[in-house]
Amino acid sequence: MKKFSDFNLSKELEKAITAMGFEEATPIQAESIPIAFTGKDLIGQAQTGTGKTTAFGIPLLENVDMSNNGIQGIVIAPTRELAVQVAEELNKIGSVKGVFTLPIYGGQEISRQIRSLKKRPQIIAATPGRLIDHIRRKTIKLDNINTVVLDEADEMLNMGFIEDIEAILAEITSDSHQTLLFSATMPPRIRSLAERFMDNPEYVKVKAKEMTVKNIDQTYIEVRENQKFDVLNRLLDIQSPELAIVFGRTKKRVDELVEGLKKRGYSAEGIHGDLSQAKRDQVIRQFKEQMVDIMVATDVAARGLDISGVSHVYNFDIPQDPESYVHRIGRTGRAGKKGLAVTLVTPREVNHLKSIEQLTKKKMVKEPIPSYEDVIAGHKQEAINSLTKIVEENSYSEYKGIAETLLNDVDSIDLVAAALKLLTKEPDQTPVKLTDIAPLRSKGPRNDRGGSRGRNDRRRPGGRNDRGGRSGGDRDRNRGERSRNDRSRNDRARKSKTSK
DNA sequence: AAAAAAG
Repeated sequence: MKKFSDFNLSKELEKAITAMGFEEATPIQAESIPIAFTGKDLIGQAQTGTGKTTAFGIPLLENVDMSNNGIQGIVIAPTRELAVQVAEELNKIGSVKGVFTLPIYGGQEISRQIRSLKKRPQIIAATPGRLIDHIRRKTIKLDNINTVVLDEADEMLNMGFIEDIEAILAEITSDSHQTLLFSATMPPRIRSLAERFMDNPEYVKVKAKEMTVKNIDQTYIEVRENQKFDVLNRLLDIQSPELAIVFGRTKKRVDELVEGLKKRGYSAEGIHGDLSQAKRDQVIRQFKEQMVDIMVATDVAARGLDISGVSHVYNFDIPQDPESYVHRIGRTGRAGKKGLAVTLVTPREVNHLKSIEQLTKKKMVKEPIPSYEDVIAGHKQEAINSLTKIVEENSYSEYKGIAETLLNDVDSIDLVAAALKLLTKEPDQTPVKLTDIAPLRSKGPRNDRGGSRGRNDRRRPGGRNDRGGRSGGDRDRNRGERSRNDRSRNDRARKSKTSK
């Protein structure tokens, strides 16, 4: 086990790291920090939650020359929240040295950012679009850059930012600078980017075993689409998570879930890309401060967000992309704590679940749909917990006199039982209907024929056989016959085309 | 197909 004290850090950084309570380095930190200190370019293959930010943050901050007041370090991240988080982390580690990191991202008033830039940050943590905007306006100059970090490079590729990244890297005019690239996977496009813009990089990989999510219990529940919301409510009641993230597959879905959860009395807020940046920032803040217990999110919050105390992740919708599953559940079980991830799966999605299991190399445990009785039991347990907690806190001296008088007339067991009954929540049955069901369904013109559509969907995996059928259909058409059968075959053929 | 990011 490597410790931070083994790295020969500058006094300032050592002090900050100790103050943050860091002692032992994670594997990615242990491997990449010494290499980065030699000044070489570095590719680190590691997922989020492995301590990546500190792994690149330490060399980045050490490289800052306090006598130079230009921007010397730049971190590029795929989402705005990530840029903010990286900046916060760097400000913590760099505080003693006096290094100022400014987050730069879209959706925020640009004039305000330009004003902040006048405070001369040494490091910028940015999303690609807004960074390019500033470079064009010449409000950010790249001629003093000595360290460039590409965070979550593969995700930036997936999101179509690769051209932006190339444009930014091409703008960096300082003769010699160090480039650190971090990515969970290494697709060819990222390799070629590295070849073009990096100088003989060293390659560091955190083994798959260390990136898996060992302190997260993973379960799934098979449910019908229209049961999902009630099942989620039951789970929330039974498990009463400290902080939970609920992932939905669309922005509309997230809005509806928030509305439904609020109707049922939960403290929930949503986050997705169509909300104003001010709202997004606010939700993250409230959730971090535990003013809000449940954050409902699209995959915007799947990656990298490090919020301590997230005890539960609920996949209200199974993620389409198995990679995304790993990232989503990685929001819990952080910093050595236990986490629980529950995925709701409709019967037709069970195969998809298996493909996720292949990636994680871990079987999810199937749980039954929790019963109404389980909910009642959960509520009772919660009442007991809150009562005993108050007893432990011993903060009720003003009631003791009344209690004694009461006990003269009422049996003590009756009294405690009554108190528990009073404390036990009634399960909320407010009707909530989600309209955004939008399963993977054909967009054929005859959407009203629900029954046959379902059948076709189930057959879709055998689509290859249908192709043979279609040539038969073609022959029929040549004969000028348009039977009902023919039409449905046609639908299927169209579908197998679109599914490619 | 959806999500993310520049207005």
